[in-house]
Formats: sequence, C-alpha cells, structure tokens
Amino acid sequence: MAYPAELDSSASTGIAPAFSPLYQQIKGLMLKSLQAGEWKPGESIPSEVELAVRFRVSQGTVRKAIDELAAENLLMRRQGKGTFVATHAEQHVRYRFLKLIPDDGDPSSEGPAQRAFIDCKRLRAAADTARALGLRSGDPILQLRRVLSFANQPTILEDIWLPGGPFKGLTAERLSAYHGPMYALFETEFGVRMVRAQEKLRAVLPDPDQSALLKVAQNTPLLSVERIAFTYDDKAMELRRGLYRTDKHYYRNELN
Amino acid sequence: MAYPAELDSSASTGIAPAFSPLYQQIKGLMLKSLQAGEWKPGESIPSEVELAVRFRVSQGTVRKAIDELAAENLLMRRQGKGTFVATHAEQHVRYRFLKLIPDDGDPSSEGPAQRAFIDCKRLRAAADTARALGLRSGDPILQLRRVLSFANQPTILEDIWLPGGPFKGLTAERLSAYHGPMYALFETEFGVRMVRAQEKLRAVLPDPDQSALLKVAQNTPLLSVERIAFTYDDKAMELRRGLYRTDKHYYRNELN
DNA sequence: CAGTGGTCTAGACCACACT
DNA sequence: GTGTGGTCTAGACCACTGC
Repeated sequence: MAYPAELDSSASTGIAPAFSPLYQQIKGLMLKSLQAGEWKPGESIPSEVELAVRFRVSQGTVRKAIDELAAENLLMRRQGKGTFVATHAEQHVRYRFLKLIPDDGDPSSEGPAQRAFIDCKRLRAAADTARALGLRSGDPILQLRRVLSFANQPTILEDIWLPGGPFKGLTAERLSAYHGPMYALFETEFGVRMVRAQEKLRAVLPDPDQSALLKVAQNTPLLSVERIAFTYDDKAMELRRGLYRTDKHYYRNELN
Repeated sequence: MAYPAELDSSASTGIAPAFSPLYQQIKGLMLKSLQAGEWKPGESIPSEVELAVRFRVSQGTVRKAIDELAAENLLMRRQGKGTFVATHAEQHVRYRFLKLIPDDGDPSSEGPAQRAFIDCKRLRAAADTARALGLRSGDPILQLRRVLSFANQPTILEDIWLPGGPFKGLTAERLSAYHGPMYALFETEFGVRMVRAQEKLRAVLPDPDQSALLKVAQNTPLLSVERIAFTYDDKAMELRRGLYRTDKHYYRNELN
C-alpha cells in the first residue's frame, strides 16, 4: 500500500511554479482513485486517518480535500459511519438533475415518472452532436428518445445522445427493464458517473412530431432544455434535449 | 469593544439541547452584524485575529465561520487584503442573478443593457403578491415595469413588486438616474441587500401588451421567469416576473 | 466498547498586497 | 516590513454509529 508520493516538490518545472497547496494535490489524487474506479459509487472510501497515513499528510489536510469533494457532491460524509462515493441511485438524491417540479411544489405527490422509450438507435454523429460530445463527425453514437409522464400525462420528451464507445451494449430493453434513474444505470452498467451538467433553456414551439408525442397543440409553448452532462474528468458524456410541458409544472432554480 | 458573549452554554434550555458548534454560533453573530449594518456592502470586516479576540475563540473557529459565509456569497475573501462584505455593485459580480446569455456565449459582446422604465406606481398589494412578499393584502407596495434591451433589441420585460415600507422614496427618476445594477441601488439607498433568490421558469405566450412592448408576434414563445429575492434574514423583499426572449439568448444553468 | 467523522485549539510558516 | 488571508500540523476532545 505504499504510495507513489508524487506530491509537488515544486521544483524542477522551471516555468510557472504555480503554487498548489497540499490539500489540492491530495484532492487530485483522490479524484484519480474515483475516476479509476478504485472507489465505486455507493461504497465507502478509506477513513481520514488511513488516507492521512497513505498520503503522508496530516488528517486535517486530508479533511480539507474531502471537504471540497463533498462540496462538489462527489463524496458524501456521514458522521460516525464514514465517507461514501456519491451515487445517483440513492433515494434522496434521485433526479438530482431534474428541476421540473409540480405546481403544488411536492415532487412526491404524483409518484414516480412513467417512462416510455420511443426509440433507440445507433448511428454516426452529426457535426454539432459530435462537437458537443467531444467526438469527430461520423463517430458512432447512440440516440435515444423517450417520454416521461406524470400522473398519466406526457410531460417530458427527451432526445438523448451518448458516445458509442463507453455505452457499448446499451439497448432499449435494458433501459426499459431498469427501474430507477438512468444515471444510476450508467454507473452500475457502464462505469460512467455523471458529476456535473450545464443546461441551456429556451421557450419554443414543438414541431408536429413533438406535439403529437406530448399530446399538446402545436401552438403550445414548451420549455426546451439542452443539457450536456460531464463525468469526473470533465469529459462530456451525454447530450440531451428535453421538451418540458410547463402548464402543470415549473422549472425551479435557486440563485445564490 | 466587549462583546455579549452570548455563546450557547448549551444548558438551561431543557428541551432539545440541539448541539450547535461554536463556529455556527459565531457565524450567527456575524450574520447579525451584517444584517444590522455594522459591516456594509463593499467594506472590509475586522481581520480574523481581531474577530477571534472579540468572540473569544481561536482564529480557526472564526475562519470556519467566515468560510461558510463566503461560500454563501455573503463575504468575499481576498488574500493579503482582507475579508469584504459582498455587494452587487462590483464589476465582476454584476448581474449575478441574471442568467440570460447571448447565443455567442460572451455576455460582454453586446455591451451593457439599455434600460427603459415604463411604469412606477404605488398601490395596495393583491392577495397573491402580498403572500409572496410576506405582507397582508392591501399593504402598500411599489410596482415597476421596465424593458431591458440588448444590442438595441427589446429582450426582457420585467414587472417588479417591492414592499412599500423598506423602499419608501423610490421613484422612476431615481431608478433612471442610477447607472448600474438595480440591486446595487437597493444596497446603497435602502440598505436592502439581496442575498439569495429562487426562480420558477415556464414557457408562455405573451398577452397583447407584452408582445407590443417586446416587439414580438403574439405567437412567439417566451421564457417566463418568476423570481422571489431574499435578504440576510431570509425575508422575501422582491417579487419579479420577467419575460425573456430566447431567440438570440438562452437561460444558462449549472447543475452540480 | 471501538471506530468514524466533527469541532476546537495553538502555533508555525507561506503567499499576497500595500507602503 | 507589516498585516492580511491561506496552509499545515499535532493533539485533545465531542458526537454519532454499530457491535
């Protein structure tokens, strides 16, 4: 269990010493362990004292590294139990990235979403899709389309694009068979953990296909939500275009 | 400079001891100082060592309190200079709550917004407005309407409701004369600092008035953004309904 | 009880800004 | 140089969990 101890001696680089605190370097090493799958979603990581020994620093320094990773929702601390790798499979963080809330404000009032997969095909990336995912035009990708219904009303229409490589073997059947958040399945089946995402929102009108699938009139304004989701290494691993009905729901955002 | 030292002795309450760490209590005291205006936006607060002496705790404990306040954007730390009360008047935090970004992604490309105040009247709060602001129906409130234009194109139509009491003396003239973010004026002129806000987003169609003011067709889908903004004590101090054009801009959101 | 994370302290030293 | 925030350490003790 000896460790490379590749901590920045801050010499020999010559140009741009760029002071990096110890705890940042520890954080980087821990990120590597997460990324490499040494610590898997839902599992506990070694205790603070163990890590302090391993990295040859004080417990306080390890602590500060963990603090930051916890603040970024990569780790979860539980007093008395340990520190755990965050996961999309837990009850109370499910749908962490879904900000659409029913008007009454209680997400549990309408029960879980009903999901219907309309489509799942493999094809070659178009230019814009490729760019968004950091691929090259023509690279193999996977395209999904699904409808989410709440209280038996179609509410969300989503088109999803995934890079073909990491998601080899993903089929409509496996998606339909899986109960729980899609990102939880990505974690367990493909080792892809979505860590962070950015969304671009617009108000749009649906095209005929879309209005039919959502069962709304064509002049119904809908919320367009384009999401790019990133993994540990800040690599884009999913492009998603959602169309949200907002007559009985709203998109909630907190500003700080 | 003696201090009340009203730190939780954690006795005598009887029911629910509810352990509260020292740094949380310090944080609470500092919040009071902010709220009371002892430390004003833009100014520096006492140094960590001074505060440690004042509160009779170690510097590390003060530090942790400040850390949390800084994480909530109430304070700003600047190494070598000091810790400052956050403000909406600074260049690099201007429009912190405005998430509408031009399609090219560069908020500075189109220069500052042109503002035009359409309306400013005092009236009595309707039931729903009153509830949102924590007032009673009929309480005096102030209603504003303005249009923000980017690159000479009307882009945002906003209706704003403010409680009459704290904003006594606010007029259309003062608003028009002031150059800079509206929230910065609130800070300097009325001692109201907006700290946090929540927004509800929907896709809607404009009514005739709205479409005329934004110079768009009536069947143009628009992004409706309803915001409630809060001050230090988590008291709602502003209700704002915005209509955003999203043909050349998008609403950007980061998910963590 | 032992093991975990959480708090608090005191002191040394570093990086940065101003003068 | 002085004063500020930032890092790192070592140790003591507290709160929570589960055996």
